[in-house]
Parts: sequence; C-alpha cells; structure tokens
Amino acid sequence: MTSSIQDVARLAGVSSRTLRHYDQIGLLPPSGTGHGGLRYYDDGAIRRLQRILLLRDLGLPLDQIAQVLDEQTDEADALRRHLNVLRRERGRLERQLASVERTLTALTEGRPIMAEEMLDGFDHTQYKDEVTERWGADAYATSDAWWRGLGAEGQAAWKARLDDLSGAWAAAAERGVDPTSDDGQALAARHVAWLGSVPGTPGSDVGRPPKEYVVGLAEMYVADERFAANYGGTQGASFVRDALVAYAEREL
Amino acid sequence: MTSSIQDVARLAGVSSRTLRHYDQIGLLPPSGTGHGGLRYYDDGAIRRLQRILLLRDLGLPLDQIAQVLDEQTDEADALRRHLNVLRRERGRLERQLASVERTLTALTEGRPIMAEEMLDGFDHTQYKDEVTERWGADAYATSDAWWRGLGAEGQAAWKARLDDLSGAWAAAAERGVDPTSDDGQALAARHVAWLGSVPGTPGSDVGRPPKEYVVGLAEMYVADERFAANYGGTQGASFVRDALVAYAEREL
DNA sequence: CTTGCGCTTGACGCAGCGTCAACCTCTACC
DNA sequence: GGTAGAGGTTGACGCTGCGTCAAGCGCAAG
Repeated sequence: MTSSIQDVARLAGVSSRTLRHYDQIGLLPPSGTGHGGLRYYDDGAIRRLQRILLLRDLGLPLDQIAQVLDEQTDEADALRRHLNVLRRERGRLERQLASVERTLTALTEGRPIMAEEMLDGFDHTQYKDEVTERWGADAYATSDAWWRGLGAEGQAAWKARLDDLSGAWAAAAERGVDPTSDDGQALAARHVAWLGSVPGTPGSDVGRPPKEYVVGLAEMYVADERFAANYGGTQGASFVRDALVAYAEREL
Repeated sequence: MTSSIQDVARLAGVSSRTLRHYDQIGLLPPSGTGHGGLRYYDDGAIRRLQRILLLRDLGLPLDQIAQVLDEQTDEADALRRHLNVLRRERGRLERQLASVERTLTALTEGRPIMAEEMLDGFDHTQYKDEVTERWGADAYATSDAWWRGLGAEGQAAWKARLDDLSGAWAAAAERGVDPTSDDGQALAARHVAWLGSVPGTPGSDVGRPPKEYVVGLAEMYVADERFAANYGGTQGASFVRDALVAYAEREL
C-alpha cells in the first residue's frame, strides 16, 4: 500500500515540506514517483521515517541520522557522541541561567551587594594583602573605588562575566584544547580584556596590562589553590596559565 | 583616543568580522571612519561593545541587546523573558538527555527490560484490566506480543518517544497554546501516529485508530489521575484531551 | 616598482525547515 | 466545455551569528 505525501505527513505528524526536505537531502527518498512527479511512500519508507523521527527527537542531527540508518555508523557510537554534545550544552545552559538569575536579582532588588558577597566573585581584590603587596596599595584603592562606583548592576554584570569566563576556561581545558591554539588564545584575549576592564589593574590606563603582570597572575592561578579552584583545579589552572603566558608573549 | 578595528577586536577578544557584522546590523556603528572607509572606535564605542558582549554572554539575542542598549526595552524585562526561554531550553535538554541515556543503556546492555520497568513507560497496557475490559482481551494480547517482539532497542526507543511526547504536551500546555491551533493539532497528530505504532491498538490494521477510540482515550487521560500525571496533571491532561478531540473530529 | 600588511565591500555557507510564488493535474460542478 | 478547487510540483528567500573566501584599495618598506 502506498500513501501520498500528505497522508504520510498527517500520519507522522510532520509537514509535507519536511518530507520534501528529507527527499532533497537524500535522507528519505520516496519509494516511487507518479504522474507529474508526485511522491509515493510505501511501508518501508514509512518505517524509515519512523526511525528518522525517533532519532530526531533525541536531538541527533540529520546527517548523523542518515549515517546511522545507512549503517555507516554504529548507532550506539553515534548516541554516545551525541550524549557528550548534550551534556556540554547543558553545562553552558546552566551557567547562563545562573548568570542571568544573578544579574536579574541584582538588577531588580537593587541591593548593593555586601562586602562578602562582593569579594566572593571579585577574585583579584579578594586577596587584598597579595594585591597590595605585589602591586601597591594604590592599585588596590583604585580598584576598590572603581568597584564601588560600578553600582549594583555593574557589579552583578561584572561577576557574571567572570563566571562565564571561568566556565569557558574549564570547558576548554576539559575538551583537551591546545593552550596555544586559536581557541585557547581567544580565551586568553577575553581574559586579558576582562582584566583591562578593571581600572585598578596596572596598565589599564594604556589599554592593556603589562606582560609581566599577566604572567605573574597566571602563575599565581596555578600556585594558589584558592585561585585554581576557580578554573577547575590545578589541571584547569595550568591550562589557563599556559594560554595566558603564550598570549602575553605574542601580544603584550 | 581612537582604536582600529583590529585593536578593538584583540582588546575585546572577538573577531574583526564580528565587529563589522555589528556595524552592518546597526548594533555597534564605529564612532568614525577614515580614509578608505576604515573604522575607528572611541571609548564610548568600546564601552558599548563591553555591554554588548556582556549581554551576549548571557545568551540574549542581538536584536534584543540592541533594544536594551537603545533603551526601547527595560533590561530587567528582557532578562526575565530570556530566563523563561532558557528554562524551557533546559527542560528540553534534560528530557533529551534522559531519553538518549535510556536508549543507549538498552542498546548496549541489550537487556530485555523486565516487566515492571516495561510497564512503567507503557501507559496503555499498564492498566491491563482497563484495556481488556474496554477493548477486549484480544487487543491486550496482541499488544503484549508486539511489545515483546520489539526487543530491547525497540522498547527503549518507543519509551523515549513517549517521554518526548508527554514533555512536548506539558510544554505546550504551559505556554498556553490553543488546543485547536496548528501547534496543538500537530501534537495531536504525533500522538495519534504514536498510537498507531502500537499494532495492538484498534484500527492499527487500517493505518489509524477509530475516532471513538481516540476520544475515549482522551477522556480517560483527564478522568484517571494516573494518566493525567503523565501529561502534567489535570490541567495538562485537559489540554491533551481538547487537542485530541478536535483532531479526531477533523481527521478521523 | 613590487611586496605585503591591514583594511574594505560583497557574497556564500551552516541547520532545518517555514513560507511565499508560480505552475501543473485531476476532479467536480454548472 | 469552462472554471474553480484540492493537492501536488519545483525554485528561492528568510532566519541566527557570524566564518570564510574573493577581489580590490591605500600606504609603507625594500
């Protein structure tokens, strides 16, 4: 028994356009065509469509569905790889959600965000002593004044950026990215740019921090586990350091 | 002080292509242009870019970023709406992840999925008594035989589709979709198609279930809270019923 | 004068279809 | 026999956010 394109579409709960698309990309050719190019689908085609929709509902991209159905790829392998993709997606989403929620809270409640909470996200003035010792009390005071001047919204936004950044670092380290690769260097650039957005940091007046400041900071990330924790432990922090050092050498 | 496009790109950790794109869509016009159309960015433009990247990192689409920055939209409102989008996305992702994991487990372990677990997802033969009473012992037996014949992979896949379906129903009900709208009817079509994939259900031999079977089932979803729970409580089940009844009237 | 850098403006490509537009074919009705 | 309507066909553009050529221009160094 053969069915027309509309019959199949209704039966499967998809649009006829979708079926034509699947024909076009070779995913589901109709079992035959009649007068004037009309497409006809038999039971075999409909069963194939069912499997397609099944895998599509799992979020598998169409080209990979084709590979699985044509047995060029093992289904379990494809699903395992897909699982990793989904998990990364989830990580990204969770971080975004948390950032948006924090930003929103700070924005609507307008609360000034008290000292502890502020320091919580503020990983450079969090360690007042180190900062003053290394770069002088002046830098700390400037930085502190800048922070207060940001206001609630600015502070929340700033913290959100830091969270995104460390999340991106952790994800890249986990993926096994090369620190000197374009991806790694782009992250380093973002990190340095983020540093530059803190007027208290050395060199913020000339637009970018001095090389040795960045390198020193990078080493500190690894040496001090309080920093390392922000970047996924020693492993992650080492990755951050390697990327930052390479970036500093080339750009600063 | 003005900077060239590459300077800004490095400073912000984005590509120059991105900056040109932002110019093209009017999101971030350069503060000035020099000989041969060269773009120059001053401090104001760079600050605007910082805000853009901040909101972009939160996942806000560029057109909404533009609205916020140009103060046509309240920032808090935009973020609240965005939060809903993100939450829905998360729901979708979680369901997909669970489905993929289940499918994968059944696929690799190849275990037959025992009776209880099977019944867990199998919401029509789950209530053996009702089924036999309403549609005859024959229907149940056929259905049961079909289920056994599916094998581990088929069973897992089938359950995954059911989960996706009920998730989609719940999401649509929550969004306040009209049951008779195209969206609602497409869901109903998927649901009926899913029903038809069970050979034991009445009418599966002629390709689609009879109208009164679908309507009866729909009413049962609302009346029986064990079913209703699958579709988001009485609210959700009512939505499913309305959509299914409308669909049955028109298509069956 | 050539080379090369940094920049410019197009324009295509990506995923998965939705959405016209223009045209064909068969049936039903007047 | 003409015409309207249902259901089909093949293009082709639109959406999101840029990556990635391609072709060309202005300016400085060799």
